[in-house]
Amino acid sequence: MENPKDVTIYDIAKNLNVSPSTVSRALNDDPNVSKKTRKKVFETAVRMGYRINLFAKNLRQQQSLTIGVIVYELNSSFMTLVLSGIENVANEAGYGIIIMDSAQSAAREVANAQSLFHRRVDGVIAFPGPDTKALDHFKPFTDRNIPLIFLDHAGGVQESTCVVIDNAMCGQMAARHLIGQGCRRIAHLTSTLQHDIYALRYKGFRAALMENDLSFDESLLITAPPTEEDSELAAKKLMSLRPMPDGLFVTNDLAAAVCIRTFLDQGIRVPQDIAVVGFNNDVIGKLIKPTLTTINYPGREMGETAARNLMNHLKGVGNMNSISILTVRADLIIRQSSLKKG
Amino acid sequence: MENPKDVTIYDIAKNLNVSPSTVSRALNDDPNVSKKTRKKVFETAVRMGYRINLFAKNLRQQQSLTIGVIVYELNSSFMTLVLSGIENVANEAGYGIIIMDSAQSAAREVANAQSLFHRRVDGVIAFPGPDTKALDHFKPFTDRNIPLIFLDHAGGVQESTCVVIDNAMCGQMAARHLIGQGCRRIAHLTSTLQHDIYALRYKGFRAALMENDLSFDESLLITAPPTEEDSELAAKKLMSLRPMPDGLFVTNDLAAAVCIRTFLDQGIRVPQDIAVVGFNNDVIGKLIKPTLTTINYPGREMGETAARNLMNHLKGVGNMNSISILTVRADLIIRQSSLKKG
DNA sequence: ATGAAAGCGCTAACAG
DNA sequence: CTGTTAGCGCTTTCAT
Repeated sequence: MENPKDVTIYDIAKNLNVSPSTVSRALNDDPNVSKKTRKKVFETAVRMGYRINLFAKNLRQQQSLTIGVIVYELNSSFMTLVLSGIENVANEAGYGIIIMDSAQSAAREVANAQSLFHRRVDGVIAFPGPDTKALDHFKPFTDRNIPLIFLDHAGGVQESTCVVIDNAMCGQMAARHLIGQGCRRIAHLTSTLQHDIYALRYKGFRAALMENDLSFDESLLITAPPTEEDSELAAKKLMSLRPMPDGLFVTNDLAAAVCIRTFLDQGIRVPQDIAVVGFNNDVIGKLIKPTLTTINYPGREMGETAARNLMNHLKGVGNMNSISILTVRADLIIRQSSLKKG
Repeated sequence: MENPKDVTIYDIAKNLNVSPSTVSRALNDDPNVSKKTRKKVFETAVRMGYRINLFAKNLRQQQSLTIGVIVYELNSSFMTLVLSGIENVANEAGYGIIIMDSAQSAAREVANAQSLFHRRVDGVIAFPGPDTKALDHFKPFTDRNIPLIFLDHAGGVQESTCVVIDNAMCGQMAARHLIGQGCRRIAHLTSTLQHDIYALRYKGFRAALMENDLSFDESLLITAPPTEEDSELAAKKLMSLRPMPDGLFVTNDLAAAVCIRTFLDQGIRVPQDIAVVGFNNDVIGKLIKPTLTTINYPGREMGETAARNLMNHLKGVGNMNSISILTVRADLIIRQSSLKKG
């Protein structure tokens, strides 16, 4: 492949006057090879600058010892945690991982899925984007029994395993906390309700209001992408309501931070005038003033759980097919932005 | 590789009563194949659910049409921009990319380099970590003439191409700006000066002080990792100095944000008592109060530049070897945290 | 415009 | 414990 011709096991074999099979066996720690031979082989391999040809090995063995990971976007501490969780477990099990970033584009997600398919990964962990409705691009994997685990996407895919948090419960926790702080008119800023995770959070949120006999009118619900612009607009819209809401549950920390900034800029106090709860537990929550109450999104645990299940399935331990949803615990982190009372 | 046996070009050939070579040619758009045949082949391929076997193809062709990207850590908007820049250019040129995350571990960086080497990527773009001193693990690539581009690592590697910003100039810009705002006693918080990029920023910073006949004593220089804890400690140390510094240049936005929070908590006003300039242009700079003056780290441009050069080299256009350093423009973004005057 | 045949580097029966 | 042999799926001369 490059200028200095690659050395192969044949070269090593010739050099040592043994057969290629012996070299192969030695390199793969086959017990049926004498210590002496093994040692010689390893030394010669290093000396000659041998590198294994994974193409040939994978072609022969019909497996890649690699799992693919598709993420919708990389830029959040949550994602980093997920990836590091996956990496820890996979590496330990002898698998490599290939990360594909969809960069917030549904089209690229499809391309990434195809690419992983052609690269013949042994398994896939996918984090579909919020605007990914059809999951057809994952069909090739399921068709060939290549194990596939979704993160955060409980509904929609019947046959596949998902790792999720209890989103409804999270919404409920957030709302209950705000109610406990004395809020009576609580608004909700979230992304598209088309996506299960947001729909469920909203559902739990509404349930908590109901529990406490609090009403909710549609003007208190805003759906918008968690961008700076949209979040600022949303905050302004909430401020213009009369009476103004005295609580706000936002399903994204960055959006929550923008809202808080917008409120403060207009002389509205947080949490006194309006208490705010975010979602994700991004670093940013600790840096803004007031610090942000939020729901911890346990990325590392989710990544580890997904990877562990995939590994077990690939190794024939535990049958993934019987489990369809794995729920990881998430909890509320209370900081200043929601504390109307002490 | 999976339960339903994969269909190969032989299967397609048999089905169509042509030879495998013809199928191969058709699939690769070889002009030497009749339109009719090509069409038939494509249809049959789709109908039979054919997927190319990249292992076999790569084994045969001795190239992977893939480039590897090693990043030190994923969790910053800067990194996301770099990756998206690389992806845009590489995909357009028909190359896939594999992302390897070193998760802030030098050991993992070594493992990642090895993994890419064994996967026989055609080229590498690497973002070494600050504690990566020896670059030996990249030697296998250079030894085999596999093109290698570093981001952000001008010194240390003689033979390889680097994409950088003018770090000295950035340090100078930051200091000049603070001086222009009336600062006379300017502190500097940065990561290890072992790393060129920090050393250069410091050098430029000092140069600007010198230009303006300002003195600088060692107590004004703090080196610490840009973690929350360390940054808070650094801020406290700066506050305790007498006289207290009236300006601060931090080489990381997150660290700068923590400093500002710490100052405000102790009743020190920003920028009135101390003006602050950060580095990176992370989202966070726009969300804290006061908003953060910073140096824009042009990730997308850097990624695109690196990828474009790599692609040209791989395609034989332009000889990368003649260029050793590519400098991308970075600039100062002025916000509230540094504006002592209007 | 198509076919036959060889070979990329490796592993896995099978035989010794 | 080691060697022989065949073949994974593809591309690529060289023929035709």
